[in-house]
Amino acid sequence: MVSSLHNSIAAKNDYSAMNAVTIDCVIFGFDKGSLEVLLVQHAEGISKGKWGLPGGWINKRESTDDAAHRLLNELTALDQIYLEQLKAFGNPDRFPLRRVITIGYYALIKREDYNIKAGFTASDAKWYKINEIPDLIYDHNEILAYSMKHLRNRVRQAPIGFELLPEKFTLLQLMHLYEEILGIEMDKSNFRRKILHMKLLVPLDEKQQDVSHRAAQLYKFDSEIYTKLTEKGFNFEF
Amino acid sequence: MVSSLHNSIAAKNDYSAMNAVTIDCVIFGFDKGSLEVLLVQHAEGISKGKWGLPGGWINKRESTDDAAHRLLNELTALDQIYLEQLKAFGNPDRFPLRRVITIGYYALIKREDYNIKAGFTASDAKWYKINEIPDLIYDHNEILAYSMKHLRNRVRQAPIGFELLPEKFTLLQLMHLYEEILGIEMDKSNFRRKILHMKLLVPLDEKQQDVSHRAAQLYKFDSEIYTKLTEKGFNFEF
DNA sequence: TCAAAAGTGTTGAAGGTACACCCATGC
DNA sequence: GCATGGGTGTACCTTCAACACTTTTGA
Repeated sequence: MVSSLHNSIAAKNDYSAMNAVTIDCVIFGFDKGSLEVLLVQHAEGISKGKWGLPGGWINKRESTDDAAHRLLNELTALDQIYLEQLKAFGNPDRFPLRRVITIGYYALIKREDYNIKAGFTASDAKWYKINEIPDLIYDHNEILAYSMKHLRNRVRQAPIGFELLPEKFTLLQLMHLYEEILGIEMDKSNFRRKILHMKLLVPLDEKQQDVSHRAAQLYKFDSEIYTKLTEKGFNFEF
Repeated sequence: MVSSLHNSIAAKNDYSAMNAVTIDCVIFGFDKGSLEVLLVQHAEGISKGKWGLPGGWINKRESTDDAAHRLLNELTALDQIYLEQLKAFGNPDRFPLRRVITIGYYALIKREDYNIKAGFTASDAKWYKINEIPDLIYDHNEILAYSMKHLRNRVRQAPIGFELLPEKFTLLQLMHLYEEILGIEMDKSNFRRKILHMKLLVPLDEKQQDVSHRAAQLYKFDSEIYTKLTEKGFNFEF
């Protein structure tokens, strides 16, 4: 019975979405010292008007990773995004109408690169500060909480924080990002020493412009050195 | 179309397995200094005779976590097992006959508690040393490799290694477990100091019996202290 | 000249590494 | 008495946390 059921789906359309599994994406951004998440407002169905994580169906011939990239690109028009699977969320009653398992992904994007896609307006898609998240549809608050926990762990293992910053940044910006994600205060002197000691940052021939205080050195992230360090294994505790 | 398809499934049997998602479990054990994985031999279908990870279907009314526990219990007759989701594996061609996504889980069990379930014999279910794994069905080698990587990371963050050892163990046994999982050599003197300093171990009024060398102190793991430490946050680097 | 952030220097405490060495037990 | 693993002690070195201090810049 199971395989004849399958055949009827496959016969209909090889590219049709699978009907029991969805993708949901937690998209993090960092703006003016705050960690934010991109939420979308549902326009139809039982959840009309409520906010939730952007997501969608998986096509028959694409991997779940590809599906997540496609959905993200449809929403933000961004390519080459840092994207990783969180895990599958499979409570039997998470979706009220029928049994649907969702696979959670989380993405880190540079806010300077981001533009809301044509088709979305400010009323459909909006950045929410991480501690001002409203009630979301289904189990999306749970998915978001899990991704927050995961981000806090990940950020201590690998320098993924850079994915949230512009190409050029100052050491203090980087430190404030870590403070915001981890929810702790840091000592700038110790942070400088530690991060510079890792040799992952390349100082640029540029300084901050138009600030009402001493202009800070700008740095960029050196992904070549990162790759070498990753092979040897390193850790990133703060 | 999607929802009418769904209704026909639900009408048939509320407890029927979902047909597009499976569970696969990587079950780790530790025996005589070697890290091992429990594999099962497939008795029918296109993969007859080949070895693979134990797994199965998800019932309509159980969560994916519950499904994993049920499958594990059916295989090993063990309850109360350390079990965690790895992630979903969703390549479109991972299963040759049709599109099936699988959710990987990994479990750590105490070999002393384990008995192969009635219905399974030594030829159906077998422990394989971690570096003697044969070619497995589908993408199971990939799932196993991923779980190995995950275990190496996890073991550095939390004392889950204890799940693989008997109730009572010696410090050297514990150290050898870490050495085996992480693939490194350690200094016993430094290991002792470090692990005892964490206060996670409780010395028992017992020593090893019948060994041809000085009998070692036996310890047990104190889960109460672990809980307290977890709340405060601690790390477990070696 | 003041406020604000950039950036430097120092010190004591804690923890890690690498060893050398002694202890108990069975064969 | 010797092989084997259990267990202790220590000296050196690195890293970390805390905090005081100096520098640069715009308003």
